[in-house]
Amino acid sequence: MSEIRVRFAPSPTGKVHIGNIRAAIYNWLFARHTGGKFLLRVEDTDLERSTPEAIAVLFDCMKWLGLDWDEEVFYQTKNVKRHLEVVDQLLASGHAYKVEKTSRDGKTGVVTMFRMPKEGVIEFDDIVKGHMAKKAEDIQDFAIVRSDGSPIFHIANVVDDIDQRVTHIIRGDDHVENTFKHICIFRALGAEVPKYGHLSMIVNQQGKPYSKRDGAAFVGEYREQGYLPEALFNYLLLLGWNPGDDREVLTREEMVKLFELEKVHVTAAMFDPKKLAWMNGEYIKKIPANEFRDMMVRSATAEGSSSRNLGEYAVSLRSDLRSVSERIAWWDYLAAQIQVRTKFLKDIPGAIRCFVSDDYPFDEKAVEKRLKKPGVKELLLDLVERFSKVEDWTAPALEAVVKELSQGNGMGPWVHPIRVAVSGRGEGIGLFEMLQLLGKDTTLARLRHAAETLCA
RNA sequence: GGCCCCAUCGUCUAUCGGCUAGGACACGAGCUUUUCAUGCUUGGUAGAGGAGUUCGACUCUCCUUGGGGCUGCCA
Repeated sequence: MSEIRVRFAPSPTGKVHIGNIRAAIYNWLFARHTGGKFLLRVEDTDLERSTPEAIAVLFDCMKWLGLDWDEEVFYQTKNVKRHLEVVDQLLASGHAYKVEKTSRDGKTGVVTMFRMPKEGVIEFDDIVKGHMAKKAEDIQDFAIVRSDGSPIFHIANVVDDIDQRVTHIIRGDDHVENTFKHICIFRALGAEVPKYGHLSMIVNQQGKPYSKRDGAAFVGEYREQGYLPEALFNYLLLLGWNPGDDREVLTREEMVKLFELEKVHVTAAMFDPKKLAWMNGEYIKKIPANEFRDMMVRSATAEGSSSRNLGEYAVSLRSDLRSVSERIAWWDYLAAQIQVRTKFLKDIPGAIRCFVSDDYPFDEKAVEKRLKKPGVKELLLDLVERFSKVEDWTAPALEAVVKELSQGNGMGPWVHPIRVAVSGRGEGIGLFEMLQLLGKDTTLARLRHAAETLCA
């Protein structure tokens, strides 16, 4: 048994569709599981769209998802000479012939056709779909060279697979019909027919192929929206495969160890953004605390905070924190509060804005609901009074103050206005933790400011 | 139209003839007596329909229905 070799063969268009990248993931996992090679072939025959930029986007997406390939990238356009040599071979052996045809758009020219067998059954055992068979007579002869002399997908694809010594072709379901044709080309050339595995499509809520009309359809969009590559990878893998037990969140090692093409589903899978979002949250929770903290610090500077010395973990609102360790502790505390609440990385800047800058937006609805009510102004000013007497500025001490005010009833009437006054939002981390992080000066200043300018 | 493929909760799925049909997401309720989130407890919802094989069928066979794919000088 020779070495297993699989390939991912996208045509670079500048965007990588999630269905396509799932095929890449399955190929990659199959190769890594079996100890084979995962090859990358760029089918760049569409010169208009296959720009260097588009190819760079493709590489970028693959690297982002950790899909590393073996050997040199194979460019289809560099093999055109071989494609045409093989066509001559087929012409000579009678497996192909030239004929004048008129295309759909009315152009007439001479194309080279592949001659299909006229009888018999073409069959193969698909690793995911099982035994497949089709009568040769049900398949028409098909073009392999255009009238302008350029090779067509069918011949280019097969020749490249022969040249790259591909042993297993794992690709989308939409290629099953082509497979019957391709098998005939392999045979006509006396080449060994590779094994096939056809993957079902990812569909939308209507059961139609998932497209950009249904939401984010390209890898780049998920990246921009703050999805973690591990989460997208894991989710896409689960769409049509499972490890055989109840595990869903898997490490890359587990995936490689457990992945089996035979267990991939035949049925189309519906894309569920909600579950992907959940999965993303799971992966965000798994980020090591110090790593998450550093990500937060970075996004804080991007958000216009006045802290400019990243290395020292500056905390712009807390000049009282003198030592580096105090500041790191401050960030660690904030990070711990934020991490469990984060579903998308892109939400982080908004969530920490009020902690790193006095210039934070106020949510109009929250202001309306919590501050523009009679008595709130007096309530806030009273709190300023009481809080200013607090020496030990910690969450428990601050909570004790409000608890006393509420006299055993709910703390809601105090908590909500305070939250909106100091953070501008109706939601966020625990209120008293929030006040502790902001510090006494900032808290009192913001409460006063809100009472005077925002209340009714 | 022709050919090929498919069919378990709303969704992703487990089940390889014995099922009180399990899990996850989503949804509902409750608790953790400040929001949100996390966490925990808990609830409901599934085998398209019809024949057959069998002691027994979600699992095997056939038909019907429904869905998808392909049917280019696209890939």
